[in-house]
Amino acid sequence: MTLKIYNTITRKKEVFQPLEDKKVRMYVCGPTVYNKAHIGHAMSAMVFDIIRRYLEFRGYTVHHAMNFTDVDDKIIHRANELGMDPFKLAEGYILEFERNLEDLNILPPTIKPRATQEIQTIIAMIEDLIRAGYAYPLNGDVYFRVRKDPDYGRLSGRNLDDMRSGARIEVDERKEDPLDFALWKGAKPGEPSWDSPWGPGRPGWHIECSAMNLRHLGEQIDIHGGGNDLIFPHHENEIAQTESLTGKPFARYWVHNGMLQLGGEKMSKSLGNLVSIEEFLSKHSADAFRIMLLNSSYRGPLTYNDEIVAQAERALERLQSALRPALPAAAGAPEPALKSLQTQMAATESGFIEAMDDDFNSAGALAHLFDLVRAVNQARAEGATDEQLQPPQALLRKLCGVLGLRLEEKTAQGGGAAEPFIQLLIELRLELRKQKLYPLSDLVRNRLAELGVILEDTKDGTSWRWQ
RNA sequence: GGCGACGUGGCCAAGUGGGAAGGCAAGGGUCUGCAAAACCCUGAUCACGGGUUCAAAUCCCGUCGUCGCCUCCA
Repeated sequence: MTLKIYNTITRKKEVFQPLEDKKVRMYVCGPTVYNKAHIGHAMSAMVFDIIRRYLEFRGYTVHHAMNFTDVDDKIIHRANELGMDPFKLAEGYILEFERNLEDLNILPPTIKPRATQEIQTIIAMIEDLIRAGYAYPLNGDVYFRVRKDPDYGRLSGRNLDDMRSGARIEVDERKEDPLDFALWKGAKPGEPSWDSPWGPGRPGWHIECSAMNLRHLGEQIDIHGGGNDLIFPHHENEIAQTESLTGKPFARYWVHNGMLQLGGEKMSKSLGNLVSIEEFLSKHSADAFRIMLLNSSYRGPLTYNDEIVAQAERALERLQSALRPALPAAAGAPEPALKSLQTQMAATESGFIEAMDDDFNSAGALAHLFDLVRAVNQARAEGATDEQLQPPQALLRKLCGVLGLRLEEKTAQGGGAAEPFIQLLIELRLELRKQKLYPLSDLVRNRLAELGVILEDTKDGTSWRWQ
């Protein structure tokens, strides 16, 4: 079995073969921190979290870098609006985003570089690019010379002349070509800046990623990821900068996630149709968000609305249903039932791997997990004991863990202090039922339900769980 | 206008040449005092029109529709 990944640059699924055996260098573009992060950012981070977890499951060591763009026009504007120091503003949003990721059960990247911490690398790269003729200074700015790069446009499937005719580009007459992009931006009065051979200024957007990759992961990496809105111009420009300098292919696999849609449009800061991560998590669980993603292809657009979230939450409950304990009077499942449970376990694990190996087909992988859920529930209904249910339940937990699902049981806010009293009420209700005082026994059940305790009667007794 | 992706049952969605997965919702049944859960059962001319093939959801051409990028964007 081999892992295949869809590569944006070739537009094909390719067998995954990292530069170094069993070691993966992965760089994912993180956010520009000038505002609260929304669930579109969460989607991108989570997609690559799933990819990372699966690679680790398949035996790779993953060096995972995610950057923060912590200096740029929008940060400066916003800081000015608020009368704040731009670096403080950025720092605050970085810390908030890191908390968001933790709440979403997204593993922290191995390294989290920031643009402002790479200034020396950036300046050195720009100097080299100028020396090699790929860049030119202009009144305190430095621009990349796209015409000098014959491969420019390869990732996004464009060519310079097509773009020129139709593009709505603000023409800066001083630039050699309208598509030349800034490597270094000279500072206007009052803007944060660093000294450079071209005067005080700050890095352009694209160069920071090239610099961070070069410094932290090396000249070549295995996976470069981000949202598909970054393909052009951001990733195209990264390739131009890095490859012009190193003469080597930059990333082996370009991986892009689709956009989260809200109200039929891409969720984005500029459109204002946002749901913040905080807002989502105040109403729903991290697992529900993850199920939503897992149930569709990471490359396609994902529609977000209340119905989709509700479906994800129900699907999550179904996964959890398999983890419930044996029936109170379980006497052991018959041999054929145990046999088919065994068979399903093997089928689930191989099906899961086969699906995930096919460009992280998580929806297919989930389907196999649901097959296991059914098998476990069947076995339980046929009287399987906790001991008999343990191996398939452990497998389910393991594979869900690979996808980053926690499957936490809901528990009471105040710990287990309420449990003896719940048991007491259950005993009391049992007496009421024996005496056929059903209105009273139903009252107990209904009132407990209002408090978040679900009672379920079976032939052999009553079980309960937190809702 | 240029480049690209997509259109599968009420909803989400896998499947890219030969049996149309899975989840949600719905209906019926088992169990139950009732309920819930679980279990069993039920459903698709794969956007439309041509073509290639013994065989097409899957390949080719066209039409319609949705979305993304081409400007900051995950």
